[in-house]
Amino acid sequence: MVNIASPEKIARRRQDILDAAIDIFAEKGFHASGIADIATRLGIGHGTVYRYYKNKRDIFNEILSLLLSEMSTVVQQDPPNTNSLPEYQQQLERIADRLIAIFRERPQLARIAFYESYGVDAEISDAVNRIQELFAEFTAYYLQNGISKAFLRSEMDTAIAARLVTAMLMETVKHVALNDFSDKQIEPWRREIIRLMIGGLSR
Amino acid sequence: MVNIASPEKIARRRQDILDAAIDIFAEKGFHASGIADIATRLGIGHGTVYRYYKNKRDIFNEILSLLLSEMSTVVQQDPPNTNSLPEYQQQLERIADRLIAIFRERPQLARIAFYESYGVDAEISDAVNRIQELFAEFTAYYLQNGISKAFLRSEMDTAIAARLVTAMLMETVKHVALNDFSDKQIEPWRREIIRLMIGGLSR
Amino acid sequence: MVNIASPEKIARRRQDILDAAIDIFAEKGFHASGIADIATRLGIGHGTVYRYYKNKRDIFNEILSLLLSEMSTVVQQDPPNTNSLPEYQQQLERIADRLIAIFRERPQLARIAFYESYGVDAEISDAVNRIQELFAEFTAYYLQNGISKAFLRSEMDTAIAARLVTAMLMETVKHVALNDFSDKQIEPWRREIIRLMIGGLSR
Amino acid sequence: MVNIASPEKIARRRQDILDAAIDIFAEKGFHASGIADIATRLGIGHGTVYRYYKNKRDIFNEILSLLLSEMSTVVQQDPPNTNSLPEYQQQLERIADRLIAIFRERPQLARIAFYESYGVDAEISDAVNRIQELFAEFTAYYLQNGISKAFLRSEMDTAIAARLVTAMLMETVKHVALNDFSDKQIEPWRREIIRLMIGGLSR
DNA sequence: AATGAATGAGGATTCATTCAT
DNA sequence: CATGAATGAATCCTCATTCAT
Repeated sequence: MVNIASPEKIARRRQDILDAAIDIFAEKGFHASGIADIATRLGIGHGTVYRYYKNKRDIFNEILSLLLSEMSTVVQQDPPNTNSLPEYQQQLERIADRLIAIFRERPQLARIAFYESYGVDAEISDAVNRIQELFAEFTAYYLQNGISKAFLRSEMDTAIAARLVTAMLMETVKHVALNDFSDKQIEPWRREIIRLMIGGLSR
Repeated sequence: MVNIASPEKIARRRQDILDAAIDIFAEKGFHASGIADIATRLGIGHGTVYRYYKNKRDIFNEILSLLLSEMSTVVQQDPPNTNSLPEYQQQLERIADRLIAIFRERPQLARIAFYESYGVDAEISDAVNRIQELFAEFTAYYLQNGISKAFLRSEMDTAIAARLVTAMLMETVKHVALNDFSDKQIEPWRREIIRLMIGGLSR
Repeated sequence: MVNIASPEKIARRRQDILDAAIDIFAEKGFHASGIADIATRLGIGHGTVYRYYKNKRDIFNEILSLLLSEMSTVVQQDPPNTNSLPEYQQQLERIADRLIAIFRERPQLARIAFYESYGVDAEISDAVNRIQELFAEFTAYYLQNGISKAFLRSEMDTAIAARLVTAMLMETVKHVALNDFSDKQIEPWRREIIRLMIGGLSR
Repeated sequence: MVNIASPEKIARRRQDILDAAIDIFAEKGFHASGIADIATRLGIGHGTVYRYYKNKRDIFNEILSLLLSEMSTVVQQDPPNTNSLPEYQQQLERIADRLIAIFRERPQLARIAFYESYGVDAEISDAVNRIQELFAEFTAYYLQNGISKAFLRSEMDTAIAARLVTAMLMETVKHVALNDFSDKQIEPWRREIIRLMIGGLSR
């Protein structure tokens, strides 16, 4: 009559711990957050945390995986096959909106992604960069598609342009999520980033 | 009746310590860097460091001040009074070049600014943000000037556009500095950011 | 679902640490004693000490509390209601004996009370003084009782006399405890302090 | 043309340092006082202190020597040769007054003697005890004289009684000096200690 | 499985002392 | 002689991790 926890139960516990950890890490940062803080928030013993995660780093890595997967979904849902500038513009808006949605739902993820991940560890910084690079990579595909469909500038260095565009997108997400913007407050950012991406600053 | 170290000597020591600290912090991050690491790199006793800086945070703050002042200089040297798009474009290039120059000279500063500063402390994150905001603020003035001189889009939200532009600029600086790019490697970034800013992605 | 150490066990550990700390502090004084010394004496890790006491000061404070409570008991058990000089004399002997008993049982407490507490901290010096003052206060009550019952001098300044008497008592306790006196060695002190208190030095 | 400081000048410097040290030690205690505090108070370099005293302990030892010598003088000036109880009483008053005078002139010495000396070091505690013992020793002579002249109790254990009397005297000095008593405030203490010593507490 | 008791590596900081100038 | 720059021993305390119950 040994009692083995069902896989579902284990998964639920892991999730609870992850959720608590996201809150705690977002509040205090990786270094200042203790395993005990996470356990206390859940009302469990801190030793228990180690039954579900190898160590503190492991929890953080899982958070980053979550981030990576959520952000991947955003781009992967929207293949680079638009046929005109207006279509591409709509696609851009969709992607921005979905990305914003992720972080608005859990602003703590924004704090972690944009602040608390850095300075932990070279490996973790790399992981965060990889997320951005994934985004940039996809963006490059969109740009290449636009060029091949002739609605984007042909002499563009898509790799570089993709990074720049991604940087703007991330800046937008960061602002909107960290300042807990309402839809109305988001609107001008949404409009401005699209305009800038499409037509630049000039008249 | 001797022995009061000359102000120059004191300043030099402080500078040496700061330089070593920049290297160490860039390599290992704030938390993983010990005062002893800094002292050892200089071949001095770690107690000596405390004669020049109150504590570890104090050293880090000084690095941030340095960063802030260097970056301030970049924008403050170039007042927002260009009269045409080509002129503004040249100004943009100048600013980008000067900014890049700062970080190419000391790529460690880039690591500190873009990675290691975050996650230390709320106060320090704020300081870094303030640097970016300073930049965005100035950028907004450039944009307003361009609008008033009628060579930039009039319906632009300059505050937002400024932040987006700053984000691109920082992304560029980050890449160029952290990957230790040669002039030749920098060129396409330089070209692309200007194009994107001026005319966007579209044809 | 186990592992919450029973309150008894916790209390025992606290007590063990306190006992070891009393030994160590008595031997080397507060400043020269390290938490590591205490832990080592118990054969436990020094981190463990911090599970039971907030810090070194906290341990010391607890020792002082112990001292205060033990010494309080001595006087509080013996209300100031004797009716004649012989009765009072007997009471004095009882009190002296009980006080001596405390410190003979743990001569280290004498070292702490009479030596090692001073010079730690203004707060701690005050705490030690308060113990003596408590004693003097009670002594004043005894004296007032003696005056009202007309077996002690009526023109006495009881507050001052109480302090002087307390000083003699403490001197006795100090000697007896610190020199680890046998009953036989104590006897002349016992006799002399009583005589002096009752009839002074003169014939 | 070597310049050797005159012995007088050296002595004066030593004295200045000693005076400053007395102030500082009395204020903050031995451990909390830094050599730098002493030097700063004198407006000299802290390295200079080491030209006059071997180390911090050495300065403290000198303070204790000073104390010892001042207190020795008090008793040594007044030989144990009184012939009657009233004469002895007057002698007691003289001694108490002289002792009080020392500490009223420099209340810092009282703080050092009664508080800050303990807990520094076993050796220093011993030195302080030796001062008290010197006093007790002399007191024993007074008592023996009184017994031989038949104005004091013959069955007295003079060594013990001397210690008890000394304890009262020190308690008085401590109170009077540390509370910066005026002559008028001292009077009742003076009166009470004499009464207690002569005739005890009883009617 | 869950727990929390125990552990000790790790690091910042202070300050007495030395000694080159 | 005077100085203060340099030094590093010394010690407190935190907290991630392990593991007996």
